[in-house]
Amino acid sequence: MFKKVLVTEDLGSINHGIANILHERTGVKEIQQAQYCDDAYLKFRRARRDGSHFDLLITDLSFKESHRERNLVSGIQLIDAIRAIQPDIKVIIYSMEDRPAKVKSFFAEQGIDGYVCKGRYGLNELIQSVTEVYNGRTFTSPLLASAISKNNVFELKDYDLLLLKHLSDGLTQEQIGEYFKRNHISPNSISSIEKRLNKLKYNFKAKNAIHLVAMTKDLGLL
Amino acid sequence: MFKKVLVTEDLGSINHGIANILHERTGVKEIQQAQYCDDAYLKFRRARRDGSHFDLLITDLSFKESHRERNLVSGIQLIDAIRAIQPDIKVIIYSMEDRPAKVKSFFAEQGIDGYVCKGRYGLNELIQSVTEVYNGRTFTSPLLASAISKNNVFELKDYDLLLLKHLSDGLTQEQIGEYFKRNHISPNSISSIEKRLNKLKYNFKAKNAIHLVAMTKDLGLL
DNA sequence: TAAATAATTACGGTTTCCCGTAATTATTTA
DNA sequence: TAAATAATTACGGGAAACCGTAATTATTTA
Repeated sequence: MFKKVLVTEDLGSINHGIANILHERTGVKEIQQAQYCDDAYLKFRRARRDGSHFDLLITDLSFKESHRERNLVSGIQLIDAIRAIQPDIKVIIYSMEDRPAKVKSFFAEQGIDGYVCKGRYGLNELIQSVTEVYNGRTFTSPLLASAISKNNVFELKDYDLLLLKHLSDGLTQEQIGEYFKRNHISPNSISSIEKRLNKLKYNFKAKNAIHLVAMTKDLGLL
Repeated sequence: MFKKVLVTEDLGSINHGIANILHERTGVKEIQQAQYCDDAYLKFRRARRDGSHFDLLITDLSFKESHRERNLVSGIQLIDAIRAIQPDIKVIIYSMEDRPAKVKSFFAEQGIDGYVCKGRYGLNELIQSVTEVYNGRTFTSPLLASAISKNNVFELKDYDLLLLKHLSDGLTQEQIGEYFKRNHISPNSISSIEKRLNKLKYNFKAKNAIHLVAMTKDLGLL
């Protein structure tokens, strides 16, 4: 089993709960807790310096603002920062976020090993996920996993996301085309942009561009 | 102090935490807990039937799905259902939601008495809020209260919201006008709708309708 | 390499949006 | 009640989006 685990979560009570139950049910020896991403990062650095690195990071995604200055603001930033130094550390996210597209992106972008939805069965699933991940497998909360596998998550390319992003920022199709040209992104003609947009509208069954942006926002893609 | 309080929250640990601390710090005698809105509603009904009604409802907003069939799905539905029967019951929401516009609407629409943001200082604020509400005042988490009072929350009328809603649903301005006519909502000419939209775009500094819808979605108005 | 296929771009017609102005109607004020 | 003001509606011109089709260019396949 994992030797040393770092738990980052801004609600002290939940943090303690996780630590306790992990200790009891999975037999992890050493568990450290942090309530701020910056603290977590410091503990991580310190552990490496002392030659006793962490095996596993369990972190939430969103952290409330506080009076303190913060460098790392979100769980994603924390993961990226830590993985940059120790790429092989296992990572499990434990969060409220339950939009399939988002979660899917965490596996793709951050290469996380497990995703557990906070909720009624959250802690149980978290324990499961720890043993699964320890055994080299990945884990996703069941409800979420089925939603993702249903494949009703239309696959968006980076290009499409960028297009939608600029659209939602109020750029015209012409301006988006200019932007693509400047940044050597192809295709970049107005005609092609229209065509892509049409495909997106068809896939999402959107009536027009406004509808499309609203829907993708609801789905958490933007 | 309140005699009998109902706490609805789907994470058992948080639920217990609230109950404990309320009991210790505010001296509320009887505290009942529920993890589902439907359960909460049943407990509420039963208490009234037995002639020992609740004084105060503390509830979260969002509840994860579960295997069970659910009638009441959100905290708002629970509040509305309970207030329909016992309009004078005090209500405090305890949730992660921290978008000013949303919170403002809870005070306006549901007529809640207190709003406490979950977070690092959440439990402390919750205790405060209980005594404040007991003394006939309202309470809002400080950070949120200042955000609301800064008045950068442009005041949207129901009309504007409906307009934006239909826009984000992909209706054309013409179709929105027809809808307004059918439902005897005035003004309903295309010209007037354009004018309203212009005002909204000006207020939100939006470049076009897409941008406007995207922004209001981000602000949690839609 | 030639042919076939796919991707990208160009273009024209139509609808909807955008924006200013003016006319009409409703409301307020003196 | 008359005048002033505000709200609503009408209208027209230009911009952007929408939609189909065709031409051009790239890529794949035989």
